[in-house]
Amino acid sequence: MQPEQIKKVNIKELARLLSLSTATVSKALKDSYEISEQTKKKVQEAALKYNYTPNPYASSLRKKKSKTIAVVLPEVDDNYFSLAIKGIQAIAEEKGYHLLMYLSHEKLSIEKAIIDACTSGRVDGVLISISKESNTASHLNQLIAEQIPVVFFDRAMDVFEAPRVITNDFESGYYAANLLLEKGCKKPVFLSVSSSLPICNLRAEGFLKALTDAGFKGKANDQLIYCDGTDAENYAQVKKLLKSKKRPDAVVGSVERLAIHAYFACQELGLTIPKDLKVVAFSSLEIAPILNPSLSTITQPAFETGKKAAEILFSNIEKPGKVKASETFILPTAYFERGSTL
Amino acid sequence: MQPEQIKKVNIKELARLLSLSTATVSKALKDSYEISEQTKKKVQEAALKYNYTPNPYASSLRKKKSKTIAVVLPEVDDNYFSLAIKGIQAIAEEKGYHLLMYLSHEKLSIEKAIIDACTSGRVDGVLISISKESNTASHLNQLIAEQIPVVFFDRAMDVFEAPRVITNDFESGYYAANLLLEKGCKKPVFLSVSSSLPICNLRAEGFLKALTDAGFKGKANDQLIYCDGTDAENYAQVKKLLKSKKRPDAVVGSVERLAIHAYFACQELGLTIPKDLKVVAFSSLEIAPILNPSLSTITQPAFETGKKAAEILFSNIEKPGKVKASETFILPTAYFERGSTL
DNA sequence: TTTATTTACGAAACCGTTTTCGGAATTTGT
DNA sequence: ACAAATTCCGAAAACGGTTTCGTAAATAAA
Repeated sequence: MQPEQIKKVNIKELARLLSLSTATVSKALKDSYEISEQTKKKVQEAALKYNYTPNPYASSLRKKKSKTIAVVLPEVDDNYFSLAIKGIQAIAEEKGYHLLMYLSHEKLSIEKAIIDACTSGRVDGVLISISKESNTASHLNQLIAEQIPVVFFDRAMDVFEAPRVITNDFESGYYAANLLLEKGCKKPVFLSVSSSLPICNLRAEGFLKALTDAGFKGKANDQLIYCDGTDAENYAQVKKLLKSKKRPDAVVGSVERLAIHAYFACQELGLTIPKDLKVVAFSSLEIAPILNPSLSTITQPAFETGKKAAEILFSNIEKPGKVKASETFILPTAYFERGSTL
Repeated sequence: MQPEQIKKVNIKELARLLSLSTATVSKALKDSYEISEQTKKKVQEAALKYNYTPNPYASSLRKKKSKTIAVVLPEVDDNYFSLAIKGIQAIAEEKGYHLLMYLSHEKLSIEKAIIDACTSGRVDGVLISISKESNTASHLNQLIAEQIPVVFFDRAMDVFEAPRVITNDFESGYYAANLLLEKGCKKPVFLSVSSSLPICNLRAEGFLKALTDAGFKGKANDQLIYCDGTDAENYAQVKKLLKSKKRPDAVVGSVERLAIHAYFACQELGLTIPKDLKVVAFSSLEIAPILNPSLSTITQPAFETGKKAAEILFSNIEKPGKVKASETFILPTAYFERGSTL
């Protein structure tokens, strides 16, 4: 095969081929009123023929718009986050934006580096679900300094003002606890994935409130356990808990993974769900119904959360300040009672 | 709060502040030998102080390198793909590259548009897992025309020469069938997600070969069913199959989702796995052991596939032609026999 | 017919970097 | 002391577009 010398044409060469100026070509391609219909047609045909595609970065440089947004999240191999991304992507695609994906791996240091990379024009906006370690917002201030809109989804930060879309976490936690209490549980425990994430804390607070309302007197640190280590550490911790003499008779997983840990631990320890342990999880796992036993979930609208967050972001990109930084969007969760709480 | 006028400094202003030229500043920042240690230090300190970050697109434009790669895949809310992305991201992060994520939603037309967006300098390389509809490679030719390295992962294209990393699909299909035959299955069926994807076809061929070797005489189209519609359509199809009078006594899901469909269908139809139907799936589902019943899987090394593909891509970005287009990397699958085939 | 207006295009500046190349100042060699 | 080499820096030209602004020609208004 002949190595085709398809010299990529840029606007300059295209202009030369047409005996026009680059200015005219540029304007013709974006259907400017300054150009006659006749030349517009010629230019557009030639562009097609020579397969001209404008260099996006040259264009970004001049227009100071990148048509790109960043989504930064802790992990991607997670049911919730991959659904959220899907929602974000749906809107981005609709708007013709490109999507840069970054993972913080739950590290603040990495998150900082990521935000750094988002500045200086790389992106027009940022969607972020913060890491467990993110207790300071200093890195995010760079973004407001450069007027780059930010929207939180799921994991937001209290100390930084930006629109956020979350779920009714307190109520959901309250609901989960009550459900377990109704089933006669005496020692329910909330497995929190973080002591710093507001979303987790709200869920935990709701849970504890329900216990208090029901007259429980136990110490909070018996009812609330932080599993904020690595996956392996968390699993070990859950397993240890279920093996200890103060084994709970029910757990609420603040995230899907913790509930899964409980399932595996029970399997390994020979405990039976729901007889020995009832389980509820904040989760959007589609296959919850076919787990053994089927898992009761407080289902978060992951896809919709992503969509909504993206919509807000674009709204603020197109019209800065349209959605106020103080606004919070609460999407409702849904409760599905299944085999793990029978 | 005072609206801080943090005027973002660019290299020009930084140079002015230092009474130096932009050339000197630029060189100082990248530790050029042309600049004295003294000025280097001054410049670097000033850059830090004024929080200077080079505009990435200006830099890309001049250097003709974007430090960005694209990963294009059919869907993201899929266990396999999200793990693959994780692997890709790990390498990209290590190399200091940015990751543009695109979804084709199994549409060739969208895939074409995506590839189009990847040209003209937007990315330095492309990792792709093609859509079900992708039966032509014309869109990918644009990439070779612009010398943009491409690497396939998982779903490769026969008619386009690029390095690919896949699994030992034929053998795995063969293995899956044999396992079912050993269990005494008389009517095993392969559920293929596509009639065009080589990866699927290989798995199917291995499966059929095992049947032939075992002396099966049935028509291939009774043993091989294409579920290449939407999710809902596929589910309906699987359900219909399991309800029909020629209901199979075992199915092999060419992808995770099809096996999940079978689980749900059985649940709805009152069929019991593995008694009424045995199930094996090509899958990398971590929670396969806690399904009801636990799912026998041919586990694909999703994470490693992503990593390997990314490594090859960077190898070809850094040294064009390093990995030949004809090379195929085969990563081994692992078989886990669980409750669904007992 | 003269003047005012509109139409259609091009020259050139600009976006923020990087890189080449030239040259002044300093150091080294003899 | 003078030539040669080295060190260190800046002017200017890219990179590939977009946008402003000026203007010649065509048309409309008087």
